[in-house]
Amino acid sequence: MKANAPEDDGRQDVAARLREWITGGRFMPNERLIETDLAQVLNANRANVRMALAMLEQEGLVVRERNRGARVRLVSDAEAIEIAEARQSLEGLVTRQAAARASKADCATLRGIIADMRKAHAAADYLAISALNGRLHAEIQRIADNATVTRLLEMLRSQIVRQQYRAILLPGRAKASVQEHAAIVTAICAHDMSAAEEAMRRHIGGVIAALKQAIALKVS
Amino acid sequence: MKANAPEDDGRQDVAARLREWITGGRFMPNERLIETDLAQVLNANRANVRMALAMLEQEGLVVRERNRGARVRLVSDAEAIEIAEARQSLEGLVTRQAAARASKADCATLRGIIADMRKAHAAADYLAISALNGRLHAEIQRIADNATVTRLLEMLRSQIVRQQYRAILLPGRAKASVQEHAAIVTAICAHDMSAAEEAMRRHIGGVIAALKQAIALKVS
DNA sequence: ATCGACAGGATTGTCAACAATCATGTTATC
DNA sequence: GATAACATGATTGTTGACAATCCTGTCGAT
Repeated sequence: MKANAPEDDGRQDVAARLREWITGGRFMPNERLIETDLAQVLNANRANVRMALAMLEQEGLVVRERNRGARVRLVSDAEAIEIAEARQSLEGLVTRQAAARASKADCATLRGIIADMRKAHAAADYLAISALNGRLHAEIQRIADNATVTRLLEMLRSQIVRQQYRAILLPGRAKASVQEHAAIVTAICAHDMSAAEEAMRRHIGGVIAALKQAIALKVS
Repeated sequence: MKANAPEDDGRQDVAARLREWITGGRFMPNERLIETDLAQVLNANRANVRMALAMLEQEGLVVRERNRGARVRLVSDAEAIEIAEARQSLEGLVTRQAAARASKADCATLRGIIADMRKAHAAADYLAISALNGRLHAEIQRIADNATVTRLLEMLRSQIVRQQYRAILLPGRAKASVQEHAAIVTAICAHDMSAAEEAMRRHIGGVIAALKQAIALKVS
């Protein structure tokens, strides 16, 4: 009997929880991540926290300086665009592959998500739209069944979740987003690989344009 | 006075050296990586080796199982193709960006590499071709000046350096490779972004085709 | 008042010992 | 002879203590 807290782990999913906390906005960008404190809060030992920080550094979520500890990485506006462009490229690829592999059932699922999106948009529920957005992209990745690209996209996404919110809130962006997603699903279900890739590239192109606009407007 | 080996470090570039050793073929795929042994050979302590292994796991070079230690990750043929396809996508992107940014001096450098490649090809020096190949891609990434994509490409490359050798040795592949590279450089120097991206995609498409052929022939 | 040396605290880096777990080979039993 | 319980060695996981480094605020000299 060594456990003292209700949730006991001892494993290294310390990294998983830290990742959630960072992407979830529990820490501010540039906030210091002190090993001892994290160990206490996460109910883990310092060695595991240390390893988790090293892993998150590889993922680009954290920066570490020798003898100075770790901080939440602040991604600059320029980097956010770089990341979004990389995402555009890779999302295009998975979408193409999804178009090649999608089954009838897959298409039904995708169409269901689009329908829910339309409802959410009609209700002006931006939080729901954002969630469905994530669901749709995740579903496309699942259909494409490409672990390599999925992993890369997950890395990129975790670095800019915060910036994404800036873009979707611009006037008119939500409506355009729904239409773009609908086009993607249509192309996937028609098994038109090139059209699907192009539709996805156009969609993320829209996101990038919105992001640039938000940056220009200094919207936080 | 604590150093006993000519090269002393104490830092965490333990990861860097391990990475080189793995990608350089010093360890076989699936070979066990025993922490104590590595600590001795690398002249580091076990904690650092442990962290390095965690980082390399994030990079996909190593797999770790709880209580069973780490092994060099064996990438299957299917994964190798997935990785190459992801590379195709991202290399296309950086090449496009390089075409937008290349200066006169950059073009001179690129053309120099192509000239060297032609010489190496004439001399049937496949090792030199392979090295110049790497130099060219690195140069393009430097010109594009996109840290995000460069990092992703570095990850992908490290996972398949070994497989790359299988492809370049196929009859006729070296010659085609040189021509493809020349087309890429021409497009970059003409600042034709779309042509550059397309040329790069075609090039890596060739690599993928060669890889598939090598796999089909069961060439190791 | 400003600047530099310096002390104190906070935090990270290193190390060794111990505990827990897995892999392997041995022996007893049927 | 085959199989299962068991003992043994090898390796990983965990913990705590200590050393090294950085940051901050204070004190003294000019």
